[in-house]
Amino acid sequence: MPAEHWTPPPVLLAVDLVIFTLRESVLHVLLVERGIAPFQGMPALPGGFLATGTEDIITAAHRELREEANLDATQLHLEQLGTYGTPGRDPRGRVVSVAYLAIAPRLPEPLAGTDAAQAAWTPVTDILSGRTRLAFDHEKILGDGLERARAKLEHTALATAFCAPTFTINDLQKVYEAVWGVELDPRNFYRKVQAVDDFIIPSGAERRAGRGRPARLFRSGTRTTLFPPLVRPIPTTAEAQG
Amino acid sequence: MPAEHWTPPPVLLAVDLVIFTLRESVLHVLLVERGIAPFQGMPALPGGFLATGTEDIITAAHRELREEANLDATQLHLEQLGTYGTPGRDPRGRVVSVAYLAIAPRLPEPLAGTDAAQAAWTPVTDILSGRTRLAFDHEKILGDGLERARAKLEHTALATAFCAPTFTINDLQKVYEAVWGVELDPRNFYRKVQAVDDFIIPSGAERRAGRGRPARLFRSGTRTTLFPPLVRPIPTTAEAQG
DNA sequence: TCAAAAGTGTTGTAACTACACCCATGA
DNA sequence: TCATGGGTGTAGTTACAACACTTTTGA
Repeated sequence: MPAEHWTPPPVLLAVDLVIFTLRESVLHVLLVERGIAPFQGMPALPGGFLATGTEDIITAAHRELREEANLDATQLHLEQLGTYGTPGRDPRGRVVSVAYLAIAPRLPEPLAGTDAAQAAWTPVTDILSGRTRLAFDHEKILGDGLERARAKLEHTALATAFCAPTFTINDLQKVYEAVWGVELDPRNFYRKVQAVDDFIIPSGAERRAGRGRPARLFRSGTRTTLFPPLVRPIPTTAEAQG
Repeated sequence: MPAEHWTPPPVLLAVDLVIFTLRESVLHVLLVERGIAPFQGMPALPGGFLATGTEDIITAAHRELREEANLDATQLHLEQLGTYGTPGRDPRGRVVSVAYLAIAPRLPEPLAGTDAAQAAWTPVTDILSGRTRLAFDHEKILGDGLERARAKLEHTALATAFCAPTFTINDLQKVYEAVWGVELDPRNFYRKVQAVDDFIIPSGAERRAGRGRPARLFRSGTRTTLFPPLVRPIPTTAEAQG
């Protein structure tokens, strides 16, 4: 181990954001097109370096979210996903990146930041299938974020955050199906979610959508952790959704 | 956002280690007594700065584990726990620490490193009860590590790593009870662990321990994720074990 | 023969899957 | 009246807690 007056090597600290939303019942992730080298022109997760030496890491995450997704992030569910610091992951030098996971209902169209030539919602399947490749190790980060989001749906009331203020049980089911990448039995789902105490509460109103019986509308309850949990089906073979 | 030739502020990157082991069926964590300021003389989690600008983070964690616990870490279960970077958490400057969780069977007595005046296994309850206070934000890190370890016992075959190469089902039960801080029904535990396919396999031998019927000895199977999981009892009130 | 620890059987319940079935609506 | 989606009933299954019970040993 180093002695007395040795000083440790400094690193550059960045944050990367995995921001999921649902559009037309399809899971999308926010990507930016890199405006500068390295990986110029390639899609990447939004993110950036700490702005000052005293900025908190999660504050930096919120700031990037605001800058790149045009979203006031203070009210948003944001959680640390992991830290990625393999030497050589960024050709500019030793960059260690703390990844955060953000999940939200239908978000506004993103706003391009200075480092982001262009920002867009991209279906997650595009990346999983290899059709879209990401800069740096961002495919790995996205994969970890997706797995975390899937697990969170099982044990938390997160799914309601994807929905409008009032929603039908079928709306909620579409959230689970989109994130998990599976099909669920609507009759069993109907009862399972209602069996969780204070997960969703009836608003009294109904929604008529063309033909078919009107669906009851619900709003989120106060419960945050689901008991019993909504266990996802065992991922048999390919887990790529759809 | 900063423009053109701005360079991001550097930070110092450290690793901290939450190393659990079991001694006499009591969960212990490895602590070092800080030999230098800040928090000189106070117990802390082992850890330290990156040695070089190109050292991988997990490599640094393994190195510190070897230096401070006198343990060849290459074979050890080690997983990233989280990153702690609140400004001001270290009075020396902007230090961001990546915490790792290590879990192992009965480990050798630790070896004091250069920065560690003294290293010792400490019962986790001593910290949870507030009897022992830790430097920096290490109590928070330890708490997160404990929660992670508890959750891992439910879904992975980690518990067998706490045991000797061959062990009885009661040995295994003591691991769960020590980490979870609860008492379990030995008859139900007996069958639950055996119901998991390839979790533990009989070695054929038995162990006689004073009075009572001899217990069959088992060794670890190849299974890493448990299905069905061994769900821990709902944490009712105080979660401090014992 | 008794205490102690290992191991087995059984009962009741919670949660679940699969699927048959009924209800309410718009075209 | 029929297709469509909302909602209910129910049978069979799995996992489990609780606890009575038998087995095998050392003292």
